[in-house]
Amino acid sequence: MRIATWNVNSVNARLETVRRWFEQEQPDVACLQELKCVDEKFPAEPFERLGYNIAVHGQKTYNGVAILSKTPLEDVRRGLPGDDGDDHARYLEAVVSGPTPVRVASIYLPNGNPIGTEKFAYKLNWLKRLNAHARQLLALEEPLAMVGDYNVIPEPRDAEYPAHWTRDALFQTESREAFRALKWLGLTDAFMQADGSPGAYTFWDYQAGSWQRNDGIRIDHALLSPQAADRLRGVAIHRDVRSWEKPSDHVPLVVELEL
DNA sequence: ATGACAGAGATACTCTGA
Repeated sequence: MRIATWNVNSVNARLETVRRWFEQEQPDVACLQELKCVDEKFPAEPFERLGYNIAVHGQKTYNGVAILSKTPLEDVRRGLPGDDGDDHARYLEAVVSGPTPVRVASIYLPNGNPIGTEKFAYKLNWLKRLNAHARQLLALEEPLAMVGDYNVIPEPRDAEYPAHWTRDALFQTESREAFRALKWLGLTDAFMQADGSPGAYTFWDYQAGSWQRNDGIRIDHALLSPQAADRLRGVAIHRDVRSWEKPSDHVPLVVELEL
């Protein structure tokens, strides 16, 4: 089973690019982030035509996450527990049905810039809530894939130019510590486990020729429970998609589980 | 030190992203 995660930066502005990738790759499951539309505006039809069941947690203009699956989705949860006042659509969870069901979460973690503001505090609080929820899910002892745009550069090796990010929320000590804390719960970073080669990035800014200079960072991650990590067979970052016409600034990350 | 891109939705002297 192949599970993909991709921050598409507006699913409607990106529709042709995303549809083309789905047609080529036909992932069993795909988690999308930054839909930038409400549920009713999600372009379901082209994906249903490719055989997908769809769960959407959308929002006007900002955020928005989805899970698409070739098999039916069950036990859908919208929003991260722990703050009823949080109205950002950044978390969606569902169980992908099949002989071995897999719980999948589509995550769009707050950016948190600029540091020292409310936004950075929101990011750290969100990470704390994600940690608490991950702890609950791990207690279920089932195959679990928490995938998405974590907006965290875990280590200097995950940036071509680490010095560019020293004052950025994505690379702050607190952000990196919180990401490590998730892993210490018992989650495996699928890319590091199955590949780990340096220079593997998932994001290049639109600005300042970042793509041309390969000024990339690895901020999209797939964290697996032990029961999913046992079945990890491989991982791929679809780097070439960044050179397509009208690209997202993120590229797809695909995890293969033997199920 | 600043801007550079891109998208949404506004019609802005904006907000957000990373």
